[in-house]
Amino acid sequence: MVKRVSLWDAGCPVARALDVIGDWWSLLIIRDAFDGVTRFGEFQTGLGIAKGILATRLRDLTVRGILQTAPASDGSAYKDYVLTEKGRGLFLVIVALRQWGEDHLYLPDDPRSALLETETGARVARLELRAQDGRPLNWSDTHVKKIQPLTKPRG
Amino acid sequence: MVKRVSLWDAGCPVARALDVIGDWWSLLIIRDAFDGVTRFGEFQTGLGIAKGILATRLRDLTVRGILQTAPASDGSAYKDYVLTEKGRGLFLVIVALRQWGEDHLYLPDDPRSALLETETGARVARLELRAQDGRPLNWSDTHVKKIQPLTKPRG
DNA sequence: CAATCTGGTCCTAAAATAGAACTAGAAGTT
DNA sequence: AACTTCTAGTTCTATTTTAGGACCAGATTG
Repeated sequence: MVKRVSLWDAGCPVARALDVIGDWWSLLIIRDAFDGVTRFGEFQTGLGIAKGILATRLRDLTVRGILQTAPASDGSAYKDYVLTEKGRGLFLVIVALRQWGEDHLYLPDDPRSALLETETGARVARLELRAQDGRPLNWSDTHVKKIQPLTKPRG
Repeated sequence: MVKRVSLWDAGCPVARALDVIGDWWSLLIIRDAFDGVTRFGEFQTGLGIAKGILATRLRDLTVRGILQTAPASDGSAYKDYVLTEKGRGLFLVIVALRQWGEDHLYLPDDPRSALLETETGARVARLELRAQDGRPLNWSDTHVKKIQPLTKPRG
């Protein structure tokens, strides 16, 4: 038996992204981090995750540059886990998942959380796929293609 | 030991979405479906996934309304797995993962695939978070809040 | 300075995964 | 029609991952 399959070597950014954050818990930890959770115990009780798994996930996400540790903001000797710039880059992934979930997984009256603009309290707009010039696009207007590097490997 | 944790009951659309498509393989199967893959064997060889797991995933995704089966388009007696409307709704999740992967997981010269607009051959624009009136927003301009249903439970 | 809290590690049992072997029906070949 | 190959699975076993609890060291609180 070999190890769990790795997708890193695929030339597809989707596969490589999932190789990093595509497991059962990572995106939930990241979601909580966006919501201001920073401490081991907060993640643990908030998610209901086993401590051993959480410890492994936090370590992996830190090694992979998505989280970093910092001295606890409350002045104690413990540490905070906070998102790096790279980790914050995942915000639109979370938003896209949220919008899909809202659209397809709830009945109209089911209570649920929403993503609000803090300044006005209004919900944020839906994400949209657009061309470079701003024209709206549908998935059927697109296709995936292997591209060559922009610069040559050698002189 | 109880079963694997379910996130369905959380009032968070992100958690509920991940409960449906948050495992190791589902989003890759969906990505391939967006790229035109329809047949069991295509998914299997393309992803390098074990057949048993693929069979389970395809069944689950079908039961959950993300894929549906249809008579094979090549006229054979086999069947195609195609995305439903609900499944196609996941396109922006895939795009968001792709853009994050492109930004953070590749060196400039690493070859990789890209998402192109078919009509012009240009790359699609980056996804952006915006307010309802079109103002660009940053993640730090937002917060998550539990909302009440728009309609009352009973007259 | 004793009790408790925090953030872990370690252990075991159950569940999921990987991979190979096997199979039934469809398709193609002669 | 008979034989072979292809497709789409199912089933089996070994390995890995997960869930949950026991345990533990250092920090904090009373």
